[in-house]
This record gives sequence, C-alpha cells and structure tokens, in this order.
Amino acid sequence: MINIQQLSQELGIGIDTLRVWERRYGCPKPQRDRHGHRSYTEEQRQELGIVRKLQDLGERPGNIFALSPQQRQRLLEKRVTDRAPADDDLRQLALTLPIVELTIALRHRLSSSGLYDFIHKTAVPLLHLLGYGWVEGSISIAREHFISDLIESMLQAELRRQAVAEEAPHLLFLNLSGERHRLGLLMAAALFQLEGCRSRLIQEHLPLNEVAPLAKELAADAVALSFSGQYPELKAKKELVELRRKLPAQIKLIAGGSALKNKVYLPGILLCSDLHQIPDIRKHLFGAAQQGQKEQP
Amino acid sequence: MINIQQLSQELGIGIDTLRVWERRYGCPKPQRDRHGHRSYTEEQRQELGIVRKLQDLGERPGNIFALSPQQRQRLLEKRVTDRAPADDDLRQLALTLPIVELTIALRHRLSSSGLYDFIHKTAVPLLHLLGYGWVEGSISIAREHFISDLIESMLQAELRRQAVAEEAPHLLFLNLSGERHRLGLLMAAALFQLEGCRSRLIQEHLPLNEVAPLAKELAADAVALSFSGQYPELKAKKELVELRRKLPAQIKLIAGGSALKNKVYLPGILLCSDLHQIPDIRKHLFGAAQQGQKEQP
DNA sequence: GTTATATTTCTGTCTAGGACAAATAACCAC
DNA sequence: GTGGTTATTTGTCCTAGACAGAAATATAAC
Repeated sequence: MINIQQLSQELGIGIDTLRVWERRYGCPKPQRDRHGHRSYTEEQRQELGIVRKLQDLGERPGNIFALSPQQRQRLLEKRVTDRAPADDDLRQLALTLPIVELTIALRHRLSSSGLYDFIHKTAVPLLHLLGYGWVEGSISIAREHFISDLIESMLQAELRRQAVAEEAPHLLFLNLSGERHRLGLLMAAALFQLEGCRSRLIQEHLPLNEVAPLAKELAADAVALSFSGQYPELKAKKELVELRRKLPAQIKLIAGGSALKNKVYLPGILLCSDLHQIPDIRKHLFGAAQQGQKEQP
Repeated sequence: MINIQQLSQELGIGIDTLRVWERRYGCPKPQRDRHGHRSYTEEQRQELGIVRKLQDLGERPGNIFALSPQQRQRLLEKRVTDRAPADDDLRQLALTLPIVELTIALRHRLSSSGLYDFIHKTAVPLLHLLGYGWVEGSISIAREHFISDLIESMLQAELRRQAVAEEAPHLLFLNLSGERHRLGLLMAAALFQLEGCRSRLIQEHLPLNEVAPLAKELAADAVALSFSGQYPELKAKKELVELRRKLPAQIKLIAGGSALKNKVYLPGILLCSDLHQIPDIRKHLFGAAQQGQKEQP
C-alpha cells in the first residue's frame, strides 16, 4: 500500500500522468484511503512497471492500455527476447545467482575478456535483461539496483584505472536526461577512453547554457551528450543546434542516446546511435593516433 | 525564462510547493507566458535558491518570506560564516580559482594531508561553502556541480583504493533521501573504511522493506542509513524502528544525517550526528581491532 | 526547572476536472 | 520514397479548496 508520490518516484512517471491515465484509460485504479487519497497495491506497481517498460520500448499508452495485463506481459516478453538474444548463462546470472557470487562472476568476466568485450557482451545485455527483464516477476528491486550499481562502480573504476597519454583528446561527457540512464553515458565514456581519449564525466544535471563556458574552461576537444528515450526528439535537436552555435568551432559535439534513433543529419554534430560506432567516430574526429593505451598495474 | 518544472527540478522544490508559496506569500511571482503558464526569470531562480538554503539551515518558510530579499541574503551570509569559519584559502579555492588549477589543488591537499584531514578540513567546509556559499552570486551552477562531482569521484577512488583485511566488519551504506546528499554518506563510508571496515555503498534509492533481505544476503555486519535535513524526523524514526525489527539482531544499525540532530535514543540504533564520532562508533561496535589498514601503491 | 501532554499554527501534498501545446501518426501530393 | 498538411494522442499546466502531519507554543505535572 503506497501513495501516489512513492509510486511516481519508483516508476519514474509523473503524478499528473498517473492521474490522467486513471481518468482516461481507467487503468491504475487505486483504492482510496480514509481521506480519499489514492493508495496503490504492490500488484498495481508491478503492472505499471510493465507498462512503463513497454513505453520505453516505443509502445504508446493508448495501445498499451487497450491490452489486458496478460497480453501486456506477453508482448513485453516477446519484445525483450527479440532484442536481447537470450544468453542462458547471462540469464542465470541476472535472475538467480546469489549476489555475492554474481559480484565475483562479473569481476571475473571483466578481467578475462577485457573492458571492450565486457561492455558489449556482458554489461549491455545484462542491463537490458534487468531493465526489461524482471517481467518474470522474480527479481527484487534491491537486486535490480544492486546489479546496476555494481556495474556502474566497476566501469568507473576502469575509467580511473586506465592511464591515457598527456596529449590525448579531451572529451567531456554530460548527462541531460535527469538522473536515470547514467550507465549509457558511462559506457560511452569508457569506450572512448579505450580508444585513447581522456574522458571526463560529469554526473550532475547541468543547465544547457552552462555547458559551453564549462567546456571552454576545461579546454575540452569535444563534448558528448546523451539523450534518453524519454527525451522528446525535437527538443533534443533544438538544444543540440543551440549548443553547437554557442560552442567554438574547434570543440566537436557528439550526441547519442535512443532519443536520436532516427539518423537525422545536423551540421557539425556527430551522431552516435550505437556504442559500436565509437571507434569510427574517434578516428573521424581525431585521426588514427595512438590507439593502444597503457594500463596501470 | 524557465517554466515551473525546470525551476522545480533545479531547486529541488515541488511544483505544488512553488504554487502554494505564490498563493500564500506572494513571493515567487512569475510572469505568465501567452498560455497563462508561469515563467520565471533567472533572478527569481537565484532568489529562491537563497530561500531554499535558508530552509535547509532550519529556517521556516513563513519567517523567510517575511523578510525582504536583501535581508534574506544577509541572514544567509551570517548563518554561513557562523557555521563554516571562513578559511580564506579555501574561500579563494571555491570562488575564484580556475577549475583546472582547482582540481590540482584538491588532489594536492588529499595526497599531502591524507584522507581523514582532507574530509574534515577540506571537503566538508568546501561543500558547505558551495552549498550555501554562492550567495555572493559569483559561482555558476556549472562550477558548483563540477566541484561536488570532483570531490565525489575523489572519495570514491579512495574508497576503492584502500585495501581492507578479509575479516574486517562489513558495512552497507544506503541513501534513503532521494538523489541529493549523496556526499554525506560517501564521506561516512570513507571514514569508516579508514577505521578498518569494509564499506559498501549503494547509491540507488531502495524501498525500505528491501533493505533487510539485502543486508542478510550480503552478510553485512551493519547497515548505515543517512537522512537528509529535508526528511521529516518522525518518519525517519518510525522507519528506523521498523527496520531494526526486521533486521536480525547481529546486524547493527547506524543512522546519521541532519534529520536526526536531536539526540533521541532509539533502542538498538546507533546515532551518528557528526562525522567526528565515527572512530568511537567503530570501537563501540566492533571493539578495538586492527586500526591501521594498508594502502595499495 | 524540567519533562510530558494538549492545543494551535504552519506547511506541504492531495483532490477534481478542465484546458491546451507539443509530440506523434495518418494522410496526401509530388 | 520525401516533404508538408491535418488529425489524434498524450503529458503537463491551470485553479482553488481541503486537510494531515510536523513544528511551535501553551498548559499541566512532577
């Protein structure tokens, strides 16, 4: 039994939105407490979690609520298995392995396969499985958060551990999409650093018009922004164009995130719709300079 | 010119609250755009920033809005200088030093004075100066965020760098106060680790009833929670008592944060109202075991 | 004087239902 | 297919009132 505010926070859906959904689709139909305030059950929370995930995958509310809860569940399972080919090993890791062993297994994977493969073959599919995957109902919130926190801290440690050459290009990574989706940016930063750049990541949310002065003061060679799927596409474009205008020409601008899936062309802005493009982007921007970077013992 | 949502996010004040303040105190009196929507100026943003900070320091809205903007500003300056004795060196660091040099200066302080002194003599007063200190109007948001981000990453690196003995007590640090105030918990974690504990920090927001199972699964020896000043005191107490009930007796419970400033006594719960108490708490909980911990090269 | 309990004031968050811009889909011409 | 219009969907804002829970103050008891 939770109130509307808690529900809103846990799901990342606005309070107004929850109320208007109830009005329009009749769907999150909460009980009322003795003061007439909405009171949601754990079951409703889970149901809305599925709705939220379908929405993230591009489905629209009108269509989602036209389905029954069972249909929604099936649809989500289908979408997830379509996108993240079910590696059974990873599946077991995500869903059932005790977290102490899971920690060890992840560290092992990182050290045996290297950062590049770790990101592409472990972190990305694992997070995908987590984000959309506890449809099966068996993962606790604590487990979900613990695992993403773990991956985040592993990546940050790697980012710090790698030494880069003094004269390497200096990239500034910024997150504009609220607090969520920090991991996408972090992975991009790690991959760029692997390509011989110096990545500097700022987690806190910055107003757009403070970005250009900061980049100048830091003498960055490029600024990289990430827009989550939630971010309205047009807004993202406008902001990018404006930032490009404010930024000196010698500072490059890189944009990524699922909000920019359509391969629109914006002058002077490099789109990175897939982490796999990073090596090419790096070459395109800074030429084929020193690729290998030393690692500290 | 920003809308109410942006203002709410940047200040950490709810939309409803902003509207009700306008209704009651007539104070954030925004212009309206052509649709009748509220539109705030940069100046108003700054003014409300001061209000917010006074509130954090314990002042109540009714009293704050009874003052003129100038009086508010003066009051805040007084409160800040009272609390953080103005170290001119640090002041210059926070307010005027170019951030590149600032980074170097901070790293230098850390390596020369050690983690303990760095936290107590640099990080705490610096953050205080930042959090309440850009009253002087001269610090940009970007600078504020950059510096706290920098300190956070330095502390996290230290946390990871320090090796602790296998058999050291295992502490689990959790943040219940939303996304802000991560730094207080991080500093506590670092200080406990310095006292020979193994600190594990989880940044993401967890529902209270998931805490006990997680602590059990991780075989933690203690759980440490932080409640920010915003957190209602009674709620914090209730939640602590409930958590204590759910947690096995052998897992200790430590609570900190400015929400618990009144030294109430709760059975089975250790209050840590000041970072300086940490060495004592550690001794009290786990005896005077191996104090020194090795550092990795 | 201190501690406990009741009363009052203050403050944030909830409610309803309407409005409407921005985002997206559907359509149509080229 | 590509570009531009129209229709629909969807999230966020609006007003203004209600009221619970927190904090401050007053009152009583030791």
